[in-house]
Amino acid sequence: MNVYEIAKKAGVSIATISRAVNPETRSKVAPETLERLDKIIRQYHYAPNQAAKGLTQSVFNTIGMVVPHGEGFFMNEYYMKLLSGVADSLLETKYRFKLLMLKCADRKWDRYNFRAAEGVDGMIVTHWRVVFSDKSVFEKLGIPCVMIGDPERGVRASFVSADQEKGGWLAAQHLYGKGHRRFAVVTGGAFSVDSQLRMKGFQSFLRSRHIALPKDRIFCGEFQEDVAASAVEKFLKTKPKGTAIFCFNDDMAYGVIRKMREAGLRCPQDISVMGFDDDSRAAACEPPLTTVRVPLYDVAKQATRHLVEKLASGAKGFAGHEELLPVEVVVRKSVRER
Amino acid sequence: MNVYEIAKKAGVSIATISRAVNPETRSKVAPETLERLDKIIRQYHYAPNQAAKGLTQSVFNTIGMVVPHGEGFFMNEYYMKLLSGVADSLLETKYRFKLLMLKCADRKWDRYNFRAAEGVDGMIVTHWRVVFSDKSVFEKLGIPCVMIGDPERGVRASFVSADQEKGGWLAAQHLYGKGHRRFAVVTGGAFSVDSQLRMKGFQSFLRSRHIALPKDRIFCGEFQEDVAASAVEKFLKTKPKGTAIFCFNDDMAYGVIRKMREAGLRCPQDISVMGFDDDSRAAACEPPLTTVRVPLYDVAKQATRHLVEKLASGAKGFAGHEELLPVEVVVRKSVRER
DNA sequence: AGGTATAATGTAAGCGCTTACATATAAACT
DNA sequence: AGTTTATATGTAAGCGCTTACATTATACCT
Repeated sequence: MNVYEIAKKAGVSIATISRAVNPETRSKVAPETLERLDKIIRQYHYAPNQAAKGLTQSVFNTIGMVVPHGEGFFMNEYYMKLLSGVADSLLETKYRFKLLMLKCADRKWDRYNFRAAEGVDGMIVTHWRVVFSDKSVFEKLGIPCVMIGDPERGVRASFVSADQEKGGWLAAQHLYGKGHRRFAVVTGGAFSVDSQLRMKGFQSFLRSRHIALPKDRIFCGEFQEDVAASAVEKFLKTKPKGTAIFCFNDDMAYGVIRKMREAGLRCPQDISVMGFDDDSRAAACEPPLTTVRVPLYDVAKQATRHLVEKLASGAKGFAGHEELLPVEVVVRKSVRER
Repeated sequence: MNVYEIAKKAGVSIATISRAVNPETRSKVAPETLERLDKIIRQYHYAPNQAAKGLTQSVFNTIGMVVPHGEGFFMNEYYMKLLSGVADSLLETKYRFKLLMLKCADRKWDRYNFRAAEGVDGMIVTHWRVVFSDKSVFEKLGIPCVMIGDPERGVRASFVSADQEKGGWLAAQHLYGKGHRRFAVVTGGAFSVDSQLRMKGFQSFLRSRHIALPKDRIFCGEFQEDVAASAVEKFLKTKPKGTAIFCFNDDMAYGVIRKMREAGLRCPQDISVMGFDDDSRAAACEPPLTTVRVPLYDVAKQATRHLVEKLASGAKGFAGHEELLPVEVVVRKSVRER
């Protein structure tokens, strides 16, 4: 069933059908006609062909979510929350949602015509550096894009993220407030912007209290539980021993706590541990983890909301939009008062 | 950059470009020409417009995943695994992947032209009853569909699922093997096909050992932790008291264990509890949960693989394909030997 | 050489829409 | 009544492809 057939059934021209079917042009057709057409359209279950629509208007009512191309990518809480946020944000809009799993190797993505070739009106981008390389790619792509997370230095992008730096600052403040003065940190990957920001915030608070964080108290945990665990050994050799370890994500905190337990130390009685993220294990594990809550779901939701607004406004040019959602310390039992 | 422009740059006709760009027709153009064209195509980053392609061929290189329209839908492990399986299965194919969140209310979906209106070549369907009502909808939809999970009675559908019934049977066998003779079960929703199958398998084993499962030992937990927890009270009043509770999912098992603990009973010393699903908490909780592992990720992966094959074969007609993946008992510590 | 099969490329129609423009009708002026 | 303006609808072109069919060039026959 296409416009021609429906138009014939209704005894009007295809133009009138088209007008009746599109919210923006409905006002151009007479109310009585509209009523009659609606009935017929419903009766025959007519729905316009999206391909034809895309061809004439270059609108697809679809947004793309760009993720790196890799096995098992969604099998984690991070993506579960992002996906959930994007999906929920789109619920009451006209937009569908397409996953674009892009091979890092194909750096052609930087000059790829996403709109025409993928049929998307806009994009949510989750991993800038893995997929793109041109720092002003978003200005050139000719399609509205919003990044989730902080772009790296020099990248011109609209983004929504959580306030990672503030999170680091708050973690330090919390530990300090509980009487801790000698810290160690377990960081994420060396190139992770998140990791850098968390560190920056943490250090910033310490400096304001004239506390130093010696190099030998900084361990790189690569955001991985096992790698973080292996740092515990070195930590235990430092003198004077620190009283609190701040891990840049919860996974690493679990690893550290486990390793400490194996070494006969209890958390928080012997050493306090703080995490970052507030993942689903945090409340359930032993001891329940004091951590910094990162509102990933809300970040994704907000990024998508913003993208949809951008799309609705029909804004052509690139406009950098930057938004940081607040984070907060969730106090549980892994940090002891001293 | 479209065919005309590229054709002009290359000094050939648009037909030749089209042939060069499509794997199936590449053999129709001379090797030397091909080489030259490939270079030019790459140079100008030409990628065919998907909408135009869709309009002429009705192929979109996209499959849809049908899920009910609702907030927070993906915020759970079940969907995380399904999504992950579908996405991974599509990695090395030409297909993209679109989420179709369909409002249950709009029963028009039964006669909706998904191909034209949504631009998908095939669909993975996750919740039959919530979205469709016509039991032979998949024969009529005119687009290949594969369901994930067991369709309800009478629904003509291709599907891939886990062997729920066998799972119920295995659970009974395991408990029996550990010396248990008096059971209670906490079921899922009354209309859940999964719940029914698990029950069927469980009962089937019991019958083979001439063990009865009295009505007052069957509690409906609606697959919800809290509802299941509230059944514990009633359970404790039954005489002679059962020695093992089989919960039809892990969430309910956690609820039951928690409630028992509140009543001063320990698991497994006082009562054994078995779950179903093997979700991510199962290994980590206290006590680690003995449960039936349901390979959701593999189910999704297999369903998608099958859909892609169907698409590749170009099979027009509806062909019912039924596949059950094996489940297994994961032995941990919530079931005690007696 | 003349005829025929084969290969490479080109021409043009058409997929189902949207929309600028043309037309027709009615209402509101002078 | 004649002219203008507003409203409703129709006509036809064009979006960027694919592909049936036409054309041309080349090779292979007898």
